[in-house]
Amino acid sequence: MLFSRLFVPTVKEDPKEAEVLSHKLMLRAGFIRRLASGIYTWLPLGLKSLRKVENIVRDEMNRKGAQEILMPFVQPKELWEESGRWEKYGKELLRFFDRNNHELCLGPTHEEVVTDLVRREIRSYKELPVTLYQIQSKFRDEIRPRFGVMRSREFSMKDAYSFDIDEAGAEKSYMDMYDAYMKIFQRCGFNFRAVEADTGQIGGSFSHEFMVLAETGEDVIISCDSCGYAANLERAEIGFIDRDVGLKAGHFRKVETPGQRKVDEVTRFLGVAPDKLVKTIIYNTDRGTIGALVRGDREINEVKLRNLLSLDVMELADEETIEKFTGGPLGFSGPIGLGIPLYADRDILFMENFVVGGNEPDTHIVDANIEDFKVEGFFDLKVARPGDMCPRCDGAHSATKGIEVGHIFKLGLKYSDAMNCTFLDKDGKEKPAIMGCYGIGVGRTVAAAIEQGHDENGMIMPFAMAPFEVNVLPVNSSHQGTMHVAEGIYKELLEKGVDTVLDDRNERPGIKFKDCDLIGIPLRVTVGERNLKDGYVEIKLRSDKDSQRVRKEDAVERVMSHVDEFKRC
RNA sequence: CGGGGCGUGGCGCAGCAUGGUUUAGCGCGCUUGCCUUGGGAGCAAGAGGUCGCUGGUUCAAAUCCAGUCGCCCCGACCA
Repeated sequence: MLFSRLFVPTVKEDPKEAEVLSHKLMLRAGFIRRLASGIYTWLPLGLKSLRKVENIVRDEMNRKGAQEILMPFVQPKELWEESGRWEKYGKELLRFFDRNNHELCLGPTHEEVVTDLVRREIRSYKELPVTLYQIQSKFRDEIRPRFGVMRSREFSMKDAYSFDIDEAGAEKSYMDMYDAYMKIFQRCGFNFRAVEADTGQIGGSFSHEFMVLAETGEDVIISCDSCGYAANLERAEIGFIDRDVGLKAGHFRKVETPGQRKVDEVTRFLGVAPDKLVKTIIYNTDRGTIGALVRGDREINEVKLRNLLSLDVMELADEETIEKFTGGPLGFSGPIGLGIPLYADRDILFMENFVVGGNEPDTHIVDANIEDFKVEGFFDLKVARPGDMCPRCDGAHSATKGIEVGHIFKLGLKYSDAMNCTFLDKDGKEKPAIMGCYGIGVGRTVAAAIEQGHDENGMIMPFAMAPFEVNVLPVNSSHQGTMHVAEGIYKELLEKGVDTVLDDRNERPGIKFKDCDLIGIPLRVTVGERNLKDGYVEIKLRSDKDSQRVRKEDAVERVMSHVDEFKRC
């Protein structure tokens, strides 16, 4: 490709619309342009990167025997009613009517469509297992799209769905995808972790997220610094050591705490540390009003609580409910004498003589102990943080930020039951297929690569994802000797199958160097009169500070050895 | 949806508190010519804006008021 013919609108200044680095650089390097909030056009360079990621994904999917299909972007309401998600999915699902007044939606994911396909076409266990995938646009009407293609409303996603006859098969399908994802993100050159995750909206029983480690990540990963345990913040379990605590009861007393509601207010007022207080948080749920207890310096992990009790609905109680059930206003709730089911975090097992709310206005209770009230049990209910104990070993948690580029789920029977996706087993009985689903945000993967690889001059794209592998850069395009050598190297590299661009623009060298760095092309061959008069050209890796002088006859060979090295890792 | 900010040539901004000397300006980019070629050069001449939109106040509005649309950030929420 000749640079002079490329549609690459590079920009010198940071665009106003972008805040995070990958977004700024993608705009500046002419990868993307915004059409509307959360909706982007991919320009030639960006699209080349996107396609390279897609091809890696395809390759690894195909190796695992997954088969590519292409499902529709527009989906009928009826299917979503069958799965129950027409009601549950909420406003992210963009709904509309066609001319015949049929209600439709733009697909945010494709469980319904693929389950419908498989239930119609698959009859026998002999046709299973099968894993189908597609790479296609999704639309989710995000509350707040942000960071360019990192969280956009329309985005390209690889989504795969597995169907198995039994648990063992489903396990294998899941592990195959896990394995494929590991390979994909290795090939993308990422520093990443596979972490245990909550299943969220998609539903199902078990799940991993693939997180690219990056400061600007929206997710927090908790990982153990001595064993391999890693989970996202929602999911991260906390270990504990059982010890004997001398328990006393019955000597608590009320104290006046006028107007002191928050933990820091109460503890400052009483002159105690926050870890000497137990917070009581009241929730309204589909199983009635409940309370959760956690040490004053920690936060309740609502996902853990929700999962513990298998709740569909769980939200913080309003002031009215709190007054009705506790007798006191918001900020003065405590477990003693409270007539609703209480679920306590395990920390509380090891506390004594602590502060709790008094369940009446302006009152707290001091010197409370766990035998002073009744709880349903002690569980791991708090949000993990660095320094907490690992649930698997005696190591400690540390926290890192990450960008979620992939997510895999064991769905179990959620959709096959709801949508009656069955097959006839060996024994002649009809059984539901066991499903799994597996997603990769393709555009987000490109953005993540930029978050992970950049410097003050621009992107440092991983070789596998760079829009071009090599840039042959003649310093002075109007100098015939220079151009002759540059063109020769360019043509030879093309013949060897290297994705090469020749910067034939009649621009001053500064502009060419800056653009080359901005775009992040991994290898640059600089051809200039200065070295050429001695028979040399220069090869520079984008990731290196210095360049190497090589004889012009050896240039192609040297480039190829770099290319081979990139391809190996 | 709550809170904050922003809309002025293609991009980034100034001007707006106190309306009129501004023919709406600056930097970058763009066009033409000359010149230049190892890190976003220089000179010269140009093109390009109904100041987001609608309405109001006024002799007079980019500037004041109201409404509206769009975008960005924080939060709730979510792959």
